[in-house]
Amino acid sequence: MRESAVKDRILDTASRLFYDQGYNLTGINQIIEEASIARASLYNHFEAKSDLLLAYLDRTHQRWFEELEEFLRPFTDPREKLLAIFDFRIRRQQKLKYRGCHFNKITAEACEEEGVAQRVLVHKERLRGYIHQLVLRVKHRRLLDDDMLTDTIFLLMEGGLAVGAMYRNSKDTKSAKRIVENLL
Amino acid sequence: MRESAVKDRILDTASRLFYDQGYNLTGINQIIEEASIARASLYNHFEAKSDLLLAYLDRTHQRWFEELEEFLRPFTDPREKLLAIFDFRIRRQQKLKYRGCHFNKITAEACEEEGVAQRVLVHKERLRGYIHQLVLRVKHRRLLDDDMLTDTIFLLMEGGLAVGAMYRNSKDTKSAKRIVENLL
DNA sequence: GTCTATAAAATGATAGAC
DNA sequence: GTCTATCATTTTATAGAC
Repeated sequence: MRESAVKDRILDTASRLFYDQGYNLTGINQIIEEASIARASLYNHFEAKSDLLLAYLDRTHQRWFEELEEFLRPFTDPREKLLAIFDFRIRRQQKLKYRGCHFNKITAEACEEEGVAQRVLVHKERLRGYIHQLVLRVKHRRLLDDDMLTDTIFLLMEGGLAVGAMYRNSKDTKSAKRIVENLL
Repeated sequence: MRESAVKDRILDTASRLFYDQGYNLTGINQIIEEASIARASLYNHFEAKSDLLLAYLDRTHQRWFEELEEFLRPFTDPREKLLAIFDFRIRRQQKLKYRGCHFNKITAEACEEEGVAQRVLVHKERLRGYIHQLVLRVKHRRLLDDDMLTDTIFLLMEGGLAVGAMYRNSKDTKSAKRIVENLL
């Protein structure tokens, strides 16, 4: 029972353009042209451009954690898992040509859009919570307590990603990983 | 010898709008209206909208370090200075309504624009260098070497700012400061 | 240097045929 | 559900009067 190949093509194309060249720089015209669908077909599947944005964020959020958990599956030790999150993000940085975190980008571009800020929050809090669970299980040097160590890992990661988008490289995410290795 | 009150008004208004609502969402029309100047006056002082963007970045960069150095002047101890940079940025977060780092925002919005990426790089490398000089002078616990400690402080700061824009608060920048206090 | 008027293109969205 | 044709706005930028 195929939902609609057209709808998929619209969301795929829009997602790619929203991330690569920005939400506000991407026009409806470009989406329908590159997706090879008719103007009204877009509006049949999505009420407005802003609904496309929310669908893009929802799908990105879902896939992000699916891919993370897939990537971490081979590891059992919490220390290894924590460090592997950095590898996951470094690999993603390369794959995405160092354009940075989807949720950081959209916050900078369209945080006033209805529903955006809440979705960004949910995404980042889930990552922080994920790190927190691993920190609780890891035997670390206790240079910092569990809560502070959680924030340290989370913030080094987010900082590395943001700076990586400015420098267009993974240098700082790699540096962040080495720092965490020393603190654990 | 007043350069031009009009030119100042244009750049003031454009800068405010570029940061508050975004570069791509700010039209020439809105700038000329809010600055109360004529359309052609803008193009008399700036060749194009993109030149306004570069002027905005240059002025923001210059003022940023002037204000930082002014803020740090009362402190002499390198440890105090390092921690005060966090206070400087926390105060700025509040003043700017948690909209995040100017240079992170513009990277997300318009990093392809001629001259933007280079200006962002210069700004961030200068901050990193500033932190590095202080780290070299501070007597710290040597949990990390000087280079890693520099990156730690820099990345915790950048992470705190980026996350602060998503959460619309200073919680993580304050957390970053406490972490650095523990690591120094 | 500042102004008004206007151009040419792109924007998001809708109507109505098939 | 998909299509083409079209709408009203808004976009960046220029011409030419004063």
